Amino acid sequence: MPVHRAQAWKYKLKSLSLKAKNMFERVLIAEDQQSMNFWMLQTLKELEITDAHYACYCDDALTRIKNSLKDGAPFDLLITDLSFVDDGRTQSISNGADLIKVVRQHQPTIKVLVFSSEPNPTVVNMLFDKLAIDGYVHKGRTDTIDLKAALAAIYKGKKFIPEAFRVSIRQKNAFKFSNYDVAIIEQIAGGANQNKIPDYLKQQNMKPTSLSSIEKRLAQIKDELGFKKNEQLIAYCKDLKII
Amino acid sequence: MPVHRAQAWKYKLKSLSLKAKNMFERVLIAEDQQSMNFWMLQTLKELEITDAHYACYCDDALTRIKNSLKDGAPFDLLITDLSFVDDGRTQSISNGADLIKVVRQHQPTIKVLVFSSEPNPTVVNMLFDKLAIDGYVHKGRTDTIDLKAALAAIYKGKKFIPEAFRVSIRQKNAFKFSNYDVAIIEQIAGGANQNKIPDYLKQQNMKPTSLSSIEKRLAQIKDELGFKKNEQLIAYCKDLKII
DNA sequence: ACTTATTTTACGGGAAGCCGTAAGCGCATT
DNA sequence: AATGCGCTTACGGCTTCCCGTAAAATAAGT
Repeated sequence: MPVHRAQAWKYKLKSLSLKAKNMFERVLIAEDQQSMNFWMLQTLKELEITDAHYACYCDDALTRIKNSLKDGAPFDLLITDLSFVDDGRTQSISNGADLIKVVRQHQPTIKVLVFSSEPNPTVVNMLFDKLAIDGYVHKGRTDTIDLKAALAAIYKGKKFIPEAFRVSIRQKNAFKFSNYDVAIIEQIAGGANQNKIPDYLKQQNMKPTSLSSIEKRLAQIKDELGFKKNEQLIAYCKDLKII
Repeated sequence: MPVHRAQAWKYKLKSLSLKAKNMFERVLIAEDQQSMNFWMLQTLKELEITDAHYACYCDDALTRIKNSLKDGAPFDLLITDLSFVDDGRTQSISNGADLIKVVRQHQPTIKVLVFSSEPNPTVVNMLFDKLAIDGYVHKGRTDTIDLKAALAAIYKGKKFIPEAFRVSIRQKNAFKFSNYDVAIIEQIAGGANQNKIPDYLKQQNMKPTSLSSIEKRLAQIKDELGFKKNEQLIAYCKDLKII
């Protein structure tokens, strides 16, 4: 494939060039807002990152990551949103968190910056904890500055968390929901009677499956969060986008 | 106030100029994402709208609207987001829908374009119904084109709804929640036992207040939406941002 | 003012959920 | 093999919720 060869060659040339770079070279943006993509490309250009590309779908982003590895011209940085609107095109990856997971499997060393309007510190905290992202920039009133600061920080190997979040992350860290918990809660939110859930869990090869265990787990979750009723829990999980 | 005089004069000059304009002249953007504001200003400039301004807070937006009227140089168009992140600065208006309501009280003729990432057709439908907005552009994979199309359409006095929404608005229009309904559902989502709700409703001067009526109303709502359990209803209401 | 219709309330039986106790099971240690 | 520990399951009573029926109250029509 001559195209790939050419790309790899170009990349090597860059790497070998004597001009000391102090910024990322190849950046991939995964973001479904076209306006945001345009603006982002422009901002990167101002930082002399000319080799930036974007994908409007998670699947496309993954493909580009894979191809870039094949071509020997891997991306240095992935900037991704969290939520992608489903517009009918069936996608195997539907959100930014899943995209990060899969991308990491292919290219563990890639730096990841999340750029999203997710305002919930608990969710963001999870990203740093479980996905080891390198930075988070909240789409907001200072995002133009934050983005530049984040790029600089991450390039130097630092993590980037905006001040506003750093505080409240500690405050709010209430409870970790396991997959098991989420499965149960989703069933309830979907209208299932609790006595139907054991069968469902068996089907999903999750355990424990007994009604008693489910009751107990639910009681524990609610107790830890200070809730008394399932409805409260559902509301909470919806707010935190756990379900 | 010399500044205001000058502005008004400038505005009159423009209006009287022989050059036939086919686009808005004075535009106000209410949007809390700085990046989006920058991009929007640029886009408007491409359309030769140079007299565009933005506000990061709803209250600021309202102030500018008021001032523009005082100065005799009113805005032709308000472009606003729906959700504004609360960053601690206390605001009397906290979201786009409320902003539109208040702005309309001061300047009923102003055109309103909502530019948001709200994906729920029911919510958007409400905006056209209750707030009589002139257009809706969804921040998404085609928003750069949509925005320009919307501006052109609205300028010609047409309404603008993207195709993708036009369809599903009809499909999904399921149920209208009254204040009474919302009050009950909020109580449940907050963890209240149903037998505590009568007292609450009396306190709020809402009726009927009997437990039986509440049970009946809940049953009816769930029946119409095809739900069987409260938890399902809570999940639904959270998704639709009814609570 | 009387009847009719609709809404609201009261009540009661059955279903679902909640919660504590105790029995069952697997697993590691000795 | 026996013991102890933790997790899972089974069961029973108690509460809350669900839903139907009927009485009471309110609104509407003549």
